[in-house]
Amino acid sequence: MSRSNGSSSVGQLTAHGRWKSRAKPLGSRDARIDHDPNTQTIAGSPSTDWLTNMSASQALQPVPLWNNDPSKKTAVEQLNHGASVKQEPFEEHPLTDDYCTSGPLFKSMDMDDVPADQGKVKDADVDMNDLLVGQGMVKGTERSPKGRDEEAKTTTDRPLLTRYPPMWAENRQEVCETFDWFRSYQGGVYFTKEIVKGYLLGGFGAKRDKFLHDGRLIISHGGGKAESVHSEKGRSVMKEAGNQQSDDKSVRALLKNFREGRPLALVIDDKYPLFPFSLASKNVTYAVLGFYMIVHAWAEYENAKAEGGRIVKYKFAFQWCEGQGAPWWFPPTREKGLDSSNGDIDTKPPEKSEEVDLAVESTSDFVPFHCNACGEKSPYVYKEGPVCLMPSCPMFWRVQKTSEYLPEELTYHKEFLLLHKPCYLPLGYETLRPPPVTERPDGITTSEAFTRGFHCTKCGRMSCRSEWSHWKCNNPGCGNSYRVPSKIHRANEFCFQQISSKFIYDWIDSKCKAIRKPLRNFTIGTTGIGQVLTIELPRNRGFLHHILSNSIKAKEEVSQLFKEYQEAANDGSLVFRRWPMRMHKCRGSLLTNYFSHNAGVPYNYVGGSENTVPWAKAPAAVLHARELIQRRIREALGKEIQFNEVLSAAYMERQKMAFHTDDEKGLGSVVAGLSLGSPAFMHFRMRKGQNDEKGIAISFILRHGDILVMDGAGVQKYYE
DNA sequence: CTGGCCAAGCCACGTCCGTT
DNA sequence: AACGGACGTGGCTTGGCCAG
Repeated sequence: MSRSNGSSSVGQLTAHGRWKSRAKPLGSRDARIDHDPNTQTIAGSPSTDWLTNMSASQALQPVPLWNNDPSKKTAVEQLNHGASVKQEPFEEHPLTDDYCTSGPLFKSMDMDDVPADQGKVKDADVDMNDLLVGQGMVKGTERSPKGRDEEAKTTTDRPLLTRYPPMWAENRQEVCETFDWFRSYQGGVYFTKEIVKGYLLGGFGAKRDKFLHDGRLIISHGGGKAESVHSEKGRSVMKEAGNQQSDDKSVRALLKNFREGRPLALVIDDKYPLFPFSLASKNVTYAVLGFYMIVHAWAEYENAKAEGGRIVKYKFAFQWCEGQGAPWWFPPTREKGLDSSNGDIDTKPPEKSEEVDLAVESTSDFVPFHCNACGEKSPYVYKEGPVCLMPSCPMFWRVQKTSEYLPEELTYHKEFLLLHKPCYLPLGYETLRPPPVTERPDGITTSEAFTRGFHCTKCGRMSCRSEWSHWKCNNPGCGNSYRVPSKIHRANEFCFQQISSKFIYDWIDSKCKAIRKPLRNFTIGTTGIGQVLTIELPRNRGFLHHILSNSIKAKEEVSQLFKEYQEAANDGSLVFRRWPMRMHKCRGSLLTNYFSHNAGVPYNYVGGSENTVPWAKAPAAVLHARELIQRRIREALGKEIQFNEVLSAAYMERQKMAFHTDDEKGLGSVVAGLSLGSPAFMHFRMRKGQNDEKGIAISFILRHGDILVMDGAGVQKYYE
C-alpha cells in the first residue's frame, strides 16, 4: 500500500501496529498513525543543545555565499586582495555576509598565516579544526574511469583540499534536498521547463573535456550519456546515430540556456577527474563550484558502436560568472601571483597544462567560422581545421578543402581556449544558498519548506532533514544544528482541511472484484457507538476493515493520543527520524520520505534494530497507541490480537510512504494502522507478477482516529 | 563465477480531462 | 483555446539475489 498526505501544508504522524510471530521479528512496515498536517508537531529533543553557537535569530539571517553585489567584497575577494585575513575564532564572528566565507571555510587557506598562539584553540575550535581537510596527496588513479584521456591522468595525484567547499555533500540526496539548483537524483543535467539550473560534472568525462584558467573555463560533453539504447514497445532499439543528442531534452535545454544567456550552477562529484584537488579524503562527494555561463555550444561526431559508427554529441564551454568572488578552490596567494612564496607544496595546484600556459585572458570576441554550405556560423574549435559544427549541414565535421572528416586526434585552437569576455550574473542570481526557513506566525513547522535540507553556515555541509525536531549538520566534526520553535496543535485545528476526492470512505476499482460489505455498528466501551466498513478481497485473499472514528467518545481518546505523541516528540522522549533505506538505486545512502520510530520487534526494512526500542523503553504514547488499536479491533471485529510491533511514522507536507508490503518474515497476518491528524490517502494495488489489472485497486481516506486493519496473509501476498 | 534482473524513490514529461 | 491537476510512464542508479 502507499500512503500520502491529503492536505497541503500539514504534517502528519502515523503509528502502525503489527503482529509478528514471537520467534523472529523481521521488519515490517505498515500500520501507522497519521496526524494532522498543520498541527504537526515536532519532536524535539531539548536535551540536545542544537542551538549551541547559533541563536535562532542569527540562524534566520540570509547568508549569501556568493555575493554578487559589487559594492561588497566577498571574503574571498578580500582575501585575494590581502585584506581581512583575520583568524579569530569563527564562533565570535558576527553572522554577516562575509562571515560565511571568511569564517571557517577559508580559515586555513594559508596555514602559514595562522599565528602561533592559535594553536591553543578553545574546545569549540577543535571541532572546526577537524573540519579542515588534512594536507597531503591522494593517489587518484584508482578513481579514474577507464578510457580517460591523457590530461585526466595528469591529475591523478591531486593535493587534498585545505578547507571544505562552501557547499558540499556526502550523498546525492543531500544535494537534491538542500540545493535548489540541482534537484536531479539521477541525471547529470537538472532542468525545469527547458531551463537548465544545474549541471553535474561527474566521472563520465569525454575526450577533450577541459578544466582551464583555474576552473574559470570548463569544457564538458553535453547532457546524455554514452551510447543510448531506448526501449520501444518492449524491444531494445538503437536510436539512429544522426541527431540523437540534439533531440535529447537536456541538450535542448542547455542550448536554450546558451542562447538566452542564462547562468547555471556547476556541481562536481568526486569522480570528476579534472578538478585539481582531491575531494575524497573527507567524504566530500559533491561540491558546488558556482555560477557559470555557457559561452560556447557545438556539436561533434564521436565514434560509436552504433550503426554508422558515428553519433552526434554536444559539447559546452562554461565560464565562471563574475560577481561571486574568485573560485573558492584556489588559495588567494595564487591570485596575487605569490603562489611560490609559501613553499607549501601541498596546497599548490598541480602543474598547468600546456594549453593553460598558452591561454591569456582575452576580452576579444571569438571569431566564428562561416560555413559556405549552410551559411551558419560555428566556433573555430580545433586547430585541425575550421569546420561546420551544425549537424544538419552536409559539411558537418568535414574539412572544407578535402571534405574529409576531422581526424580522431584533435588539438584545440589556441584562441578558443581563452577566457571570453567577463560574464556577469543577471539579476535574480544573487546567491546559490537555499533560502532560510523562517518561523511562521501559526507555529506550523511541517510545511514543505521544513522538509528541505540544511546548509551549514559553519562547514558548508548540506544535510538532509533527518530528524523531526530540528536540522542537524551531518558533518561529524561540526555539530551545528538549527530549530524553529513549534506549537502543539489540536486535531480539530485540521477539521477545516479538505482533501479533494470523489469518495467519502473508500473507492474500489470494479475490475478488482472486491466486495464492500454493509456498514456495521459496534459498541465502544459501554455506551459509545462505532462503525466499521469491511471490504472482502477476492479469491480469499483477506479483508480490509476500515474502523471509523466518527463518534464523540472515540474522537476524544484519539485526540488525547495525538497530543501525547506531539508532546513526546517535543520533549525528546520519542525521536522521529528518517532512516536509510536498504534497497535503493541512488548513489550513497537514501533516506525514506517520512520520519519514523519503531517499538517492539525490529523493523528490518528501514533502520533495522537501530530503529527499534523494546517495549520497556517505548514512549507512553506508543504503548497507548498499541493498546488503543488492540482494544478497538476487539470491539469492532471481535478479534483478540496482541501486536508485537508499533511503527510510528510522522509525515510533513507532501511526504508519503511509497507502495510496499508488510510481508517481512516473522510478521503475522494482521497489520493495522491508526491515523492521527490530517486526512491521508491509503492505496492498494496488486503486486507485480499478479495477472490482475494494473493501477490502484482500492483506496481509503483515513481521517483523524481511523484504524485500517489488513486482515489475512493474502493481503500482503497479493497487494502492496 | 557471471550476467541479468530487480528494487524505492524521485523527477521529467506526456496524456487525459475538467475548469476557466 | 489555454491552463492545470491527476495519473501513468520512463529513466536513473547500484548492490544483492538468483538462474544459468
